[in-house]
Amino acid sequence: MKNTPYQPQQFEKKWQEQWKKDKINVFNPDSNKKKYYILVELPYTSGDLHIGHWFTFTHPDVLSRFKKMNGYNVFFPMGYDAFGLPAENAAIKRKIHPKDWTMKNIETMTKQFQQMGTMIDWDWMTITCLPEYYRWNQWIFLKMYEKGLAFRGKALSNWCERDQTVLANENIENGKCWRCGETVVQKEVEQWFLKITAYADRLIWDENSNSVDWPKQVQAGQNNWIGKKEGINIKYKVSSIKYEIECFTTRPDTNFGATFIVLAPEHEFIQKILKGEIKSKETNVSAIKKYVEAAKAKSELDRMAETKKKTGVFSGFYAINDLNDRRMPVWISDFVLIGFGTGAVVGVPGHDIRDFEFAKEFGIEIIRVVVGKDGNTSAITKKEQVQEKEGKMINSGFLDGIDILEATKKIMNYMVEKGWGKRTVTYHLRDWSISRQRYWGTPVPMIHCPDDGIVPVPEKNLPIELPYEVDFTPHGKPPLATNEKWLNVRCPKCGIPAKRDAETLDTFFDSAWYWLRYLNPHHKNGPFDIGRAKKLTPVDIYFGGAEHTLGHTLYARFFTKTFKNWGMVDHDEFALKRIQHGIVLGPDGNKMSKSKGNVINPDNVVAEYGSDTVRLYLCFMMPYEGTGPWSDQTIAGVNRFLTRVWEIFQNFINEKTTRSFVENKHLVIKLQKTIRKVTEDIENIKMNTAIAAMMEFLNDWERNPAGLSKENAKKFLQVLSPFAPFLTEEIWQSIFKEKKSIHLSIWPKVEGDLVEEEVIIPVQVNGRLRSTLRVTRLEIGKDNVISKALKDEKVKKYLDGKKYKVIYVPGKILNFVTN
RNA sequence: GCCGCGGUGGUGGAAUGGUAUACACGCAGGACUUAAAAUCCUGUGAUCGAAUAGAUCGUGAGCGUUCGAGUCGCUCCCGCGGCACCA
Repeated sequence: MKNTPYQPQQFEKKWQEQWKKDKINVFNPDSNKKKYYILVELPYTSGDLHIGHWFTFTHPDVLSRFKKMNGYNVFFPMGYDAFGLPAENAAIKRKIHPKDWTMKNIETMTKQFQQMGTMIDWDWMTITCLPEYYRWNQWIFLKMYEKGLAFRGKALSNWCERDQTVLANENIENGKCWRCGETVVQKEVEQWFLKITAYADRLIWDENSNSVDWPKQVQAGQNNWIGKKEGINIKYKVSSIKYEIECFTTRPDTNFGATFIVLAPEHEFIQKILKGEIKSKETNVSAIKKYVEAAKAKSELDRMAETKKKTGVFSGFYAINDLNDRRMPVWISDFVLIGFGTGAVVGVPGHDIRDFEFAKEFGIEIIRVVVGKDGNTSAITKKEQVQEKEGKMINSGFLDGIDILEATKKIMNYMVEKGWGKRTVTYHLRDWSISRQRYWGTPVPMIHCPDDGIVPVPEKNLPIELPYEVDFTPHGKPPLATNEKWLNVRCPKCGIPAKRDAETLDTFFDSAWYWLRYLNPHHKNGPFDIGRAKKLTPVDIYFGGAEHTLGHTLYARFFTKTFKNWGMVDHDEFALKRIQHGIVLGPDGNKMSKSKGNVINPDNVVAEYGSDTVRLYLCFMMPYEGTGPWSDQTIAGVNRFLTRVWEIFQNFINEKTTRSFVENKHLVIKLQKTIRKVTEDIENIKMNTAIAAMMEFLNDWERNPAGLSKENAKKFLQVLSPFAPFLTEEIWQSIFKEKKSIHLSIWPKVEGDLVEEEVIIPVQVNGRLRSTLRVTRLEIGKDNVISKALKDEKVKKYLDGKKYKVIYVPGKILNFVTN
């Protein structure tokens, strides 16, 4: 009988429909089986599914099928990140309403996703732009406001003067506004913030903790971003007037070498000078005014361009260093940031590269300090000052031979005791600015009343729906303010005419808690079902992109800790494990882009090879974390593998031939090892090596196609099934006449001791491979192996009557060591 | 500058301190074919060698630990990613 060729197109669609009908992927939240929550970052509704989505989702899907076969109650939901700027952009460009554009995209993308044949249960779909979702954004916001976690404040922001709007960093193109081309400046703007800094300490990862498994890259990156620094605020009296300037430093030990003070242009002291509240003979008010204004007008781009060159102006005042009574000139420079520390820096040009540059630029004295080797506080009196010639700065060279931390601590204690300063902790992390002057987002549920100020919208009035009728084309005022009917309300407190807040929430607010909404997307009594959350979260494994290290995942952790405080969840971290994917590049090695013409369209490759091949290829081409080009040749090779699998199973069609099968012991052990390897590799998301193991097994099997029983052949099919769900299902049901889906079958167990009848033992002399021995399992005893090796000419000639020592790792390796 | 991750054949990539280069691609030779495609078989780190005899070298460079190092330690070099006038 002639074999049927492998034609996936003929059955993939059939199984997709059958699985849907049989509800093989339905999740039951009330099941008593152990839960396993697989989460993939919810995709943005960009409009078309590209190969990157396939890559991102295939690995989790393999895991999902695997976990299900291992008896877990697998929750693998899906949703869309549907608010945001691109929708507004596209809408302006194509003259479609953002909502219509987004909803249409969701429809197409969902259809495409379903073609992938994933185990995603679509009944839990959550869409962030729907009122049933964002009303709970508003609820959370109000609750945060009530607890002081959401507040209105001023911050330096990217500002476009022409459009009168704040711009996000990603809306700036070469320092210009993306809408009108105006140069972006920094401006203090009043906006809404979330007090993420209140959680700074709790957000720091404990590197020694094993309770969660997140990439080091993320943990270190976030810790770095939070940037906790312990130091001291040293007070310096300004001579001739009653004022103290406070400077933050982590290295008070360098203070012997301080020769100047620099203030940020926004510093309070400068304001006092400009207002004429303080003055000295040396103060040039107009020069200071000019400098401060120039600094204010500087764009991000200008500041970056000037990274190396220091600018500044002298304030006309001097401050006193209590340590050595030195009179230090007070300068103003924009390299000092008002947002960090105290906005004032003590200049130690002998030991800090920036201070050095500044001092050189303005002819300020540069002193290098040497501290006594004992590192004791007494070192203070033994200080030795040396003039530093021009040269490379060595940041800690002056403390050679002593423990810097110890010295710093001692000097800090000394200064604190003397009352010259106080211990301080600073963070790099800033509060999260969440106001966006855009249309396509969650309306901020606040009302501005002329009498009562800011008044929260009462909970019973939620949701504040986003009005459909607005002018969202750029006009210089928030789009929501163009709908007067929506904008004008009465104050909930006093009833007089008031206005709604016309801003919307950053879309990262939406994605900061969506995995909880998945648990019950239509829940009406709160953002999520607390009981269910306690049962089904934390997420067991979270797949996503590396670009979310400092944004999304940090916000999500912050929300989790907030919910924990509110008693809504039990855990501190929302995801036990995090895996970050790489990128599939175009065949030319460049990032796929329409303009480069190197885009791989999933629909086309699926039409050519079938879903199984595409899935298998995406798992095999590189590790999940990897980034590399698409290869038409490699996918053809993977297709070859599936064809060979198909062919070998055709042997089982005929009962007459299978009766003559004789199970081969080696093949059975090899199969067991393959099952073990695939099992481990899927657990560790190392799909490429799992597939390699199956390929290896097939290579062996093909040498002896009648060497495996039907039962064992089915086991191979089962371990392949998470990767190639269609082909395996087709064989499972049409050749093996199974009635229930292979995806509902039980994952094969590894049985037996897996010791081969015969092993090959490498023999080394002095660590160099000289020969190999074939030994049966009964002969792997040390003495036996040694005597066998000694009969081997290849080994003998290197031993040559010399004395030797023997290292033998049973069944693994034999090493003779001479000399 | 700081932090993180890497550097292995022609390519993508494998290797609990134990035969480096699994698996795949590519390439070469062969079988089948009138021919091609497809498929199958064989070979494929480098150098020397007639050799499928054997030897030497070989995982960015150099030291070290070890019977044995791609793997562990130290000192560098290079690449990628993140952060950055952060005091």
